[in-house]
Amino acid sequence: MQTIDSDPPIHFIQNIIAEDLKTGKYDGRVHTRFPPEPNGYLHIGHAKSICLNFGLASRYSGKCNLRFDDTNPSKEAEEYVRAIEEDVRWLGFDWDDRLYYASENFDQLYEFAVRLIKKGKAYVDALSPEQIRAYRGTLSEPGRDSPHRDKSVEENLDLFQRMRVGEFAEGEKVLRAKIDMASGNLNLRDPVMYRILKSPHHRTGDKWCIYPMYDFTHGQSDSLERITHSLCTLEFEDHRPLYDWFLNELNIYRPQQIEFARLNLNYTVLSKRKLLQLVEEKHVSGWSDPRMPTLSGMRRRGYPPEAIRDFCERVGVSKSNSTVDFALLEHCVRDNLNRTALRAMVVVRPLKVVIENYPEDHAEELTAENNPEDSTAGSRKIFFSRTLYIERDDFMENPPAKFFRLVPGKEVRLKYAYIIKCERVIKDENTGDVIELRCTYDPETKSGHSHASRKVKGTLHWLATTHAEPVEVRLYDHLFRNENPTADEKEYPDLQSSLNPDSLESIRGAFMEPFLKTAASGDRFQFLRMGYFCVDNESSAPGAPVFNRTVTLRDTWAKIAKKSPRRR
RNA sequence: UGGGGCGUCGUCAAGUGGCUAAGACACAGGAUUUUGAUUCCUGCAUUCGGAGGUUCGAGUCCUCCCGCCCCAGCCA
Repeated sequence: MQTIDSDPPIHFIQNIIAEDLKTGKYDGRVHTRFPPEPNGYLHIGHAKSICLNFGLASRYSGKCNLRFDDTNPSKEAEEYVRAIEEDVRWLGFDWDDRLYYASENFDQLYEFAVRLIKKGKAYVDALSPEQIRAYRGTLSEPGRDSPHRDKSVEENLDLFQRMRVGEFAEGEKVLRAKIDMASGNLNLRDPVMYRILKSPHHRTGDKWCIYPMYDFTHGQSDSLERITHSLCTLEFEDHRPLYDWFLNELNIYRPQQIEFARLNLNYTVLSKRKLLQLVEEKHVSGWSDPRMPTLSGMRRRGYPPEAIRDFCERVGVSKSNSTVDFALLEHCVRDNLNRTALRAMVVVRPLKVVIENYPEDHAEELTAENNPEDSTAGSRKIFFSRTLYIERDDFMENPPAKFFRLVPGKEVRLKYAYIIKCERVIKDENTGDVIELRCTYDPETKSGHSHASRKVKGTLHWLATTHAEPVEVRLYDHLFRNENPTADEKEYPDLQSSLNPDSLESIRGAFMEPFLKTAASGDRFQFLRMGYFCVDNESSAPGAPVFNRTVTLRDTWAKIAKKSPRRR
């Protein structure tokens, strides 16, 4: 179990719990739960709920259960159960032996239903789904009672029993609560409690052909688990009176439901339907595509779980619908990685440089820091030679003002090595493309030497051609081109048109420091001046890592360059 | 036009009638820097959706108005 970092901000739910603790409302207990439906993968929005529920339990020395709300076998699968468990654990939380399934309560729920029938509070309806909808009325008009509403208890008991043994077809009958067809709250207009579903369940197999609705399951499951604070999202606010009605009629333990606003993030979508669509229409490689806001996608992208927890803490908890800036998440990721990631030099788009006054066949050993932010991280050896690679973007023949990288006739420092000067530019005769730079170095400026005090404006990362290994790197960007992918229906009528065509750039011609060959799946690094990268856990092979860019470094130059567009 | 919620800085978000309306991200300047990174300073709401009212005093209380979100699955 993770420990709560520093001082988590206070929010309204904490205030409620603190008050309940003071008044002894639940004998000092705090017991929460995270209740996903196993019909999809967990995303960053779920992370907020997970951190809230597990975090609160941990903070108040309480408990938090993991419960699968698996009441709809036609949509749920074991695959999702496993993925969800893995993601919650990866995020850093542990439910000990408190793993539950709503389906474990099916017998109990059936008994609850029978109890309500006996009290005259539930009845079997034979209306079709269309008729039920018509009878329900509208937002501004009351509904009408079903003609089957006033059958006798005996008849309802008999019918419900026959539903259970499979005498009726799907859709032929349902069990409904008898509440109030004129209620302003639609949830109270005789909601369906049980429906016939002739599909096998991933946990209970063929035992049942009737399944309880979520609304008839969730509140009672919380009750049976003795949950004290049942946290859920805003849209369930109008379901609360219904849950309370069931609990009250059944006369069983009543947890306190508290609603909070779900997380929204710009430049992405967080609805299961849309995420599923991205996967099914193959706009991404799967649920764990590094561009997906799923926890498995973020894990593969290289986001540390600590950073996600930090983010969830920083976004706060309230009741107002809000959209958090993706930049906050990226800030949390950089903040963590800056402290923890080992540095390395990787040239993503290489440009060859020959140091004309450096001896041939000479390789010089230099020292590089593994992490300047961590004095215990140590250092490593890197090699310098007559031919080098530098980043193509670090050279400009006709630079704009304030460009302080390499330019013809000017100097620049190579990190941990020497100051070099660009003497000549060699171009391809046909295309005019720059293909090589001829430079000279100043032997007096070796890194670490006292005469190395001469200052130059720019410092570049580089690799000796003799000590560079080819590598594939994948550069990721936002999956969507606009802040709110679902807002502008005119400009972006469908998901497809709102996708960012440049969200993935795969580069095979990059070079890395040789030690990176042994990097293990999931290892994270800062490639100097390029960003944070993580060894892809799906396409890397032993000795041949593929790197995913987690996030770029903050880039002040890119901002300046963007403001005053210039040719290369 | 029914019911339930929400409106405090570009984005989140504290604030529970009384010192100058926290903090974070973003943004803008500046310092340090062999990563244009990091770090460090500085700036960034005379005003809390609007209008009235109560009060010595209101973002906080009252009234009216405006705007936004959710609900008419045998989904969760």
